[in-house]
Amino acid sequence: MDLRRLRYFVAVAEARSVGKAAERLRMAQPPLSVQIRKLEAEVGAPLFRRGTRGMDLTEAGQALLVRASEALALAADGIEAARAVASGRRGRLSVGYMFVLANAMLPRLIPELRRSVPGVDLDFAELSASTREARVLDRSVTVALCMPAINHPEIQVARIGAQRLMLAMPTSSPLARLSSVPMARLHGRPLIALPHPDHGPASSAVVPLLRRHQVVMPIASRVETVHSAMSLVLAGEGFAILPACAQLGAPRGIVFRPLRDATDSLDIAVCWRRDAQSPLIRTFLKCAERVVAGL
Amino acid sequence: MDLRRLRYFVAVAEARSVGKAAERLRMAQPPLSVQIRKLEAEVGAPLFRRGTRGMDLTEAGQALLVRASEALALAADGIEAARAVASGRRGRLSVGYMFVLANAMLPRLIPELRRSVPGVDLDFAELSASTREARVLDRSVTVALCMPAINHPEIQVARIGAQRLMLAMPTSSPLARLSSVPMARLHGRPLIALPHPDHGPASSAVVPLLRRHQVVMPIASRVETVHSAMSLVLAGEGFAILPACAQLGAPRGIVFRPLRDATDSLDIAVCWRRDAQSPLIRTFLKCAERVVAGL
DNA sequence: GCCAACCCATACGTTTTTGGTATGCCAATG
DNA sequence: CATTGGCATACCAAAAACGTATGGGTTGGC
Repeated sequence: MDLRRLRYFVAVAEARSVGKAAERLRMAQPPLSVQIRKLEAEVGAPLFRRGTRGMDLTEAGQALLVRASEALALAADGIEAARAVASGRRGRLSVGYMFVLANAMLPRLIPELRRSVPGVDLDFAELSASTREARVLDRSVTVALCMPAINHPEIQVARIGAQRLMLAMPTSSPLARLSSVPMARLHGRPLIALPHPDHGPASSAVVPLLRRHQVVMPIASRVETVHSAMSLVLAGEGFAILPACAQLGAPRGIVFRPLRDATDSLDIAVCWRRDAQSPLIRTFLKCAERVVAGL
Repeated sequence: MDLRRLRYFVAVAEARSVGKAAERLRMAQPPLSVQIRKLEAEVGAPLFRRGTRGMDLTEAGQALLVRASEALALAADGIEAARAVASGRRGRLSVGYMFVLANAMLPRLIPELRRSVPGVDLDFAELSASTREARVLDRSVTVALCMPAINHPEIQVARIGAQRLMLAMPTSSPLARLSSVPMARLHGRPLIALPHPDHGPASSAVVPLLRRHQVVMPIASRVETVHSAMSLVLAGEGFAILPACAQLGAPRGIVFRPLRDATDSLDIAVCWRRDAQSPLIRTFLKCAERVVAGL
């Protein structure tokens, strides 16, 4: 059973005439007549009553007509839907994000996305440092907002901004009275350390920073997430060196201060599978860049 | 866009491999590969990700898959529905009946039909003597249960039975005491006359019957329907000569008696358009015959 | 009552499309 | 490094569809 036959059939049924339908289909009348008869042979029953003034559907023809029209529309819709998905006008976008970026970015990113790609189903998921790479690779998220970027040959990275590192401490700390904290004042103070997912147990940016300034901070605790770090800071367990945007998720009782004479920063990056390159991802990237630009 | 392409596409998507799908479709792998690429060209975007271990749908491919499967199913269902209608397993049957037959036949005919053609939408309409022919011709009823048959070149008739003519009179009439009424006793009594739809104003069977027995009955009233006739009989306006089955619709106060030495009867017939010949009508005919046989 | 017009069906040659076979290319695997 | 598994390409043969020419039946006008 061929879709063209059904298309012809619908045309003839609507025109109630082979000749008229042939004209509308821009083809000759005889081949159309032949196709209709082939369809009837396939069904095994007449679909039209041939009158002297054209053709008229039989009951069997009417039964076929409704379904054939629907099938035609569905097939056309399928092609169109595939195009829309390929072009990024429709589809599904699963956005992974790391907690540090959530408070700074999501409130502006989500409306921006809904505006930019209104036909797309959006879905958001927090990523942990340890699983984010796997979530991108197995496509359970389409794109990931990361800090810092994922480093993997199959994953493509676009750096869309950076956040200065700041010192996080309890409001009660004596250092909190300074508007910015000299690196030297950190020497000897306890550090709440975050692992870096790629390069071992300590944050990739913090370790070189301390080394460069010849500051030694004993590691008071190792934690997995930024909010664990902030909890421990609030509890007075030590100091954390965190990207500026973490302030927005910080509980009362914690203050952030810039580090004097240290401009080190962590990259904000969008990461996705290299083979999933698509217009939708490009659009997402644009949105994320706009949001970061407004921070 | 061709339905075969969509079928191929679905097969490849389900098999997640061109080779496997080709096997299932009993064709060689290369032409299938070509068809898939043609479909992708038509859509304007890749539908599969080619990996080293087979093919995998892209998001656009997934969007197409759901609709393509549905379209396929609908097309197949359409063909099947047309066959079902043509074979009489499904469809619509509009049954017209004349009032005289309603009480005798419908209570047994309707369940019989529902059992015989469970997939068919049944619909019943009472026919008047004056419009029944037009209702068959314009297809507003598919078949008509008539008494007597319609006489028209475009209408086919199947006689399925007959009903003896009987005398209908008020219970109070002196003739009601007889178990059967000799024709001669009718002479001079008032007649409630029914028109015959084809042959003028008087019932085609009653006029010859009276003439043959040389009985003259003055016409007290002319009525259009059997129940009008019975109303007038009940009112004492006169006698009616009606088919036996009319008894079942008769109100209290009317009795029917056979006519002694007169076996005249009226035909029960099924009538339908000659060009609407169908298995469904044949099935209907069988049912109607069975019902009449059990009267 | 015959002829013209209309419409669908059939026949046949041409073109387009599709399927098969042979083969190439690439990546993963042992 | 060779082998295997899987998709893509090339080329040829077969099938299907389209167009032109034509037949046949019915309607409607003169």
